[in-house]
Amino acid sequence: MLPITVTNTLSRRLEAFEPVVPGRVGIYVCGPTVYGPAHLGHARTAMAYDVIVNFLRYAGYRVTYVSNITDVGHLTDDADSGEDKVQKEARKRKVDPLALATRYMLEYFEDMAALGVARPDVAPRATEHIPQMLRLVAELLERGIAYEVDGTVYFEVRKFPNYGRLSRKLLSELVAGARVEVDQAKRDPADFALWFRSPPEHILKWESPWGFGYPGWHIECSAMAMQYLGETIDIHGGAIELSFPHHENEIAQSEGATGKPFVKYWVHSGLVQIDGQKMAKSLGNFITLRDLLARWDPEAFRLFCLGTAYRSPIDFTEDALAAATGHLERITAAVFQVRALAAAPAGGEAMLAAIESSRARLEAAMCEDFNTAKALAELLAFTREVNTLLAGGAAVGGGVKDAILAHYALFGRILGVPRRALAADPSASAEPLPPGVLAKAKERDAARARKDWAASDRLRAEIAALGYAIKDTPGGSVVRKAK
RNA sequence: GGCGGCAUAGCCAAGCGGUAAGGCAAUGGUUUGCAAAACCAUCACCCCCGGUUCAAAUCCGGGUGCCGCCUCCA
Repeated sequence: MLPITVTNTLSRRLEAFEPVVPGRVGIYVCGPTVYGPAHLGHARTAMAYDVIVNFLRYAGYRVTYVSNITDVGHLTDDADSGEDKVQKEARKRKVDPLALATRYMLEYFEDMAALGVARPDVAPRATEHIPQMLRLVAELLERGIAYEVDGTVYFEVRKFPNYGRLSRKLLSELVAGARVEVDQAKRDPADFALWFRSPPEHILKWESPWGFGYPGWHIECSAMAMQYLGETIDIHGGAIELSFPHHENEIAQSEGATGKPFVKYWVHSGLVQIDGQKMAKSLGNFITLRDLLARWDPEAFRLFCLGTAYRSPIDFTEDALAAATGHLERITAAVFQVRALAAAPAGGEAMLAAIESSRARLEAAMCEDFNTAKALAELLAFTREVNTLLAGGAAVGGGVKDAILAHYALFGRILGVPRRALAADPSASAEPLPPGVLAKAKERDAARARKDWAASDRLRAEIAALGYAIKDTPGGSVVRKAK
């Protein structure tokens, strides 16, 4: 297989992928803050890294995939005041903050499962790693690059020469553009809190050497990433909006404490837009995954995501989802037809070579910075070849049939599509038809058998009026819900 | 104001120095009782200006436009 390349945000270039320890990959991806339902953005990000991890595993790497659950709400307003989001939501609903976080965490996992996204190997919760965070803060204090003021501990940005390297920001310019009020306790306006002193009314708080408090937003990822993946991790992912300040601060804290490079490859995924507009909780225009799944097939949504490079913004529109649904139907139909094929002793052996070259193209596409759009094109091209074979009507050997299905399964294993078409029993997967529709369909079959085209067309119109579409295939008529 | 990214056919979109993947839509055809599905064919010189190069959508500089970040957010 070709070498894998990846766009590293640190260099903004395509780089050859070589993990720190040959054959092994540690990847950490920033997960959700669980104070509300999961939305399209969470899905896009999770899917992007799901596919990346799938492919790295296919390529033979032993991958440890860690993605956190943030159950400390941090702050809602500016850098140093405001209210914990989890606590705020919990108070509104009159429930315990951690219970609320647990509920949304489980819901998040359910939604991801529905989308076919595998659970990370480790999904650590911030509140279960407070001791690790405290150790990291203490280390930074010892090294003199953090300071404590009245129970709050700040990272001293000027003591970290590389600060701003990831997001290419200059310290001098950060201050000028700042839109938040500067906390007078800070030595430099760009300093950020590692640990907050807790006000009395704060529910989520822990004992620390500096009194009761709670962690700053960024420290959890540093602590948990290093706990599970070591001081230098291969890939750190997350949505691009997190590059500053979150990831910048993660680098500062981690490298400040260890003196070693924190991350080899920074990988950022693009944001989801709705009809060309930014989707954000603060704008209230976000679509939850429950909303999405009520209207669209999860595999269709996956195909929609695969059509755009993971690092580009993706625009969620009706048209795009409809097109993806069409792709899914085309692929599913081909898979079902192959599965229904009566295997002959021999035939169609030319497909074996076609499958080999298709696999090579799939691998090549994924090696190019996980180019799923190219991989998707290959999935569709392969489906075209399969359809051509099917349309020819020639005999297909059992070995060829199995090889085709195995190749589809490979796409499923890496891209996540197709999966359901391969797993489900084709006959059982059809939705049950209302008796009236079924009766008319049978009546129509009879009419067609005696070449009574007038009756046949009349019955088709009646079936259409009931909301179902009927089409005739060599194997008989097929009825299904109209779009 | 600062930083970063993007600008490819009617629409979505790949492309990472050698003369434009794929999909949707459209048009013509094969097949079909008709329709659907499927298959075949047709359909772009890449925002503008300048530069580097034998060669640029791809690199550099300058414009214009859009998006994101600089504040919690995947």
